[in-house]
Amino acid sequence: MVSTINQPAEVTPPPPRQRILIAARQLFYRHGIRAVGVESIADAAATNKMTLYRHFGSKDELIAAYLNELAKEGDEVWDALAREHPGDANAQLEGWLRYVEKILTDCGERGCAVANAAVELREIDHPARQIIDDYKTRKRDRLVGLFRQAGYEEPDQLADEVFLLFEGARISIQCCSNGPAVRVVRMLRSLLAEHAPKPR
Amino acid sequence: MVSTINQPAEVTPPPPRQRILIAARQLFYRHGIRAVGVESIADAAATNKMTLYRHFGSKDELIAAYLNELAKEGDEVWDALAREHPGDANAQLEGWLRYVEKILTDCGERGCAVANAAVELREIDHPARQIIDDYKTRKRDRLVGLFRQAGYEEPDQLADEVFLLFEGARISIQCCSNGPAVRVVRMLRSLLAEHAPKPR
DNA sequence: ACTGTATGTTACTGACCGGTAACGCGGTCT
DNA sequence: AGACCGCGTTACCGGTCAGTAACATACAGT
Repeated sequence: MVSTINQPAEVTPPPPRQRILIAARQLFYRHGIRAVGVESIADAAATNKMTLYRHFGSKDELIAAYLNELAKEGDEVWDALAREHPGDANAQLEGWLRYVEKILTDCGERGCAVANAAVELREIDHPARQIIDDYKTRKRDRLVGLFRQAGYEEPDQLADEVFLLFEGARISIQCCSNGPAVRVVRMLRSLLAEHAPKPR
Repeated sequence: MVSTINQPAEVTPPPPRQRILIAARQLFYRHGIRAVGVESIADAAATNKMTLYRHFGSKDELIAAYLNELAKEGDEVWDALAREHPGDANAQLEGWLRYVEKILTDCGERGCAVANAAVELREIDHPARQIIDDYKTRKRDRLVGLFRQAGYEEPDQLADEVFLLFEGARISIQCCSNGPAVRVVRMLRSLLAEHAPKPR
């Protein structure tokens, strides 16, 4: 009873390296980085440990690659918004708010994978730490840029506030059920409304 | 060269159970729960694994006890403030702000141990999860109560905002160096000033 | 002195984990 | 045809970890 309808029947699967990254991503996010062994990642990727180690020299390297991919896709969200609404900072901000809303209402939310990695990887010399730091800094700077571009006054301060509210929402959704996280989008909207540049 | 000055020379050490909790607390906080083995905790407590297992049936039970103690001490902060300034919600809020300031400027900050535990312990049936959830919910409710008592309008909304900002600061201090976390106290103060009840 | 209780000590088990060695297979390029 | 390369398979190593058994010690109350 092999279905030949609706799909090309013999889709060539993505190469092992990509399958491994996909599997690592799901498992790391769901169960935590330290809780997942390399073998289970290889299994989930329909390959084996040797192939995994040929592509990634160690588990730490795999973790770094995992975080690099998360960062790349996170940046891509902003880039896409900039492409969709070129020069329109307000529209980009509105798009970001809708993105935040979608992320936080998707059930099974386990917070920000990057922040969670920062909690799990405490060694100060871990290759992941730089990636994490850069990513979060970039994200905050994006907010500053958009607020400035949109004409908000004190864009730095506003960006800090928005950044921390969002980070707080994503961590607290893992701590308290029915917590304030579900209300953060409303809070963000009213915060922006309060600080909106006067149209004059 | 044994110092006999300045201390009673033969201070009876606290009982093993207490020493274990102290050691677990330091190690769990510094290195993460999953990164610390029970044996190293026993060593740090100047005792051994057997004694540890006589007091705590499993590592998970020890984790639960660890979190219970964190929660107890966290609550104690609020209770102490209520005792110092009975009936004066504004003074209690000011005291809490100073406490927040102290926590965030203490070097070597690794964020909120309770929130970090929530990130590390993803199993939904882990005994720690209920403790975490209750603690964070209690904390948010305390804020609501103080804001209401102090006469702020919309105390729920304000408490949500303050709560998320603080949680965001404590997680982001682990993610980005020189991030917005260091400025959160100023943000909180101006937020309270904005929403302060009109003195009329 | 006797007994119970809390603690220390050593040694062990079974499981798991990160990482590696060696070999085999099937393509592809020349 | 032959060489190479990416991938799969199996088996293994050394280490660590949670948890336990058995025995020794020290001190309490009686």
